[in-house]
Amino acid sequence: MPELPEVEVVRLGLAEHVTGRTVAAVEVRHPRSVRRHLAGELDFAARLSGRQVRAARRRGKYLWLDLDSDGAAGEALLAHLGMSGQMRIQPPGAADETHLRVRLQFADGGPELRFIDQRTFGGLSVENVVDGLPTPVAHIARDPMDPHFDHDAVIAGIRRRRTSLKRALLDQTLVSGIGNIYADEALWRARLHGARPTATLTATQGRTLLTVVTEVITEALAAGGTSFDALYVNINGASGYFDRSLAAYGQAGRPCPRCSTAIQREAFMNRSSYTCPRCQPRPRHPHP
DNA sequence: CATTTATCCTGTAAGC
DNA sequence: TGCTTACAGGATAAAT
Repeated sequence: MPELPEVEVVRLGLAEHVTGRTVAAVEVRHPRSVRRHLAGELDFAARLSGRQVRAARRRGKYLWLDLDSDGAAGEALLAHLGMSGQMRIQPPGAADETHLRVRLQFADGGPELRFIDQRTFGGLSVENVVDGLPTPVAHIARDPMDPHFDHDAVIAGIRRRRTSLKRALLDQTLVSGIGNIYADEALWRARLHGARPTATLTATQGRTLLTVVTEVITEALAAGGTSFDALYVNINGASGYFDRSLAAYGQAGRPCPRCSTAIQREAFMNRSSYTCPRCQPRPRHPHP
């Protein structure tokens, strides 16, 4: 569910509220939420206890808290929010949320960190950090907010693929941070159809596409992210308001903000794609 | 090798 | 009202 802007909103909140604090106690309330910590939940808790949080970092949709030692080597608490994961900062003693999965208490006795996740597709684990990245993040491409993001290399990578444009945008090993919402919004802004074969993308169209990807992500971040319901909230439980700025995603039947043609919904990989049939005509030879 | 699909979960909304 | 079905912001193992 959360894409780059939503995860970045969470990261900013964690940077403010947990940096410099020392973990005192860890409570795992659902084993599935730490299933990626292969050594098990007891080891997960033991590894966190007594550790100080040094920084909150992110690549794409992955989020992690550096523990103790600065620099490239060390360990981090890695989080992926999956479809419904939340991080919340709550006063100790506040009522447990229905889907509270993991609780971290701190040595200062201050507000605790809670991982809440209805569908449990997300999870936490303690990972080794190599060259500045937790091991499971090594294969994730840089995201458009990364200062070293290389537009031309990504365009070349997209054109090298033998697939459709939207599938390429969603491939986190090509460019990270983009999910179903921002893929549709970017394709709409670029007036491109997601079924377009990647190989036919011109260099100019590629540059336009990455430019609008960056724009939509930046605007969504400024709005605090996109929330349709209480499933995405920041660490204080507040919703973002970028949903009011969506031109295509979830707008089936509503007029395209550019040409007033009704936005169309179509099936895509067990979910949906939203396009303007006039601004984004289907390619003559769509990728299957 | 690259690419596509099926699946992990729970809750909500729509349709009958 | 109740029951059934479709769908939801993601990633990945397994299949093609």
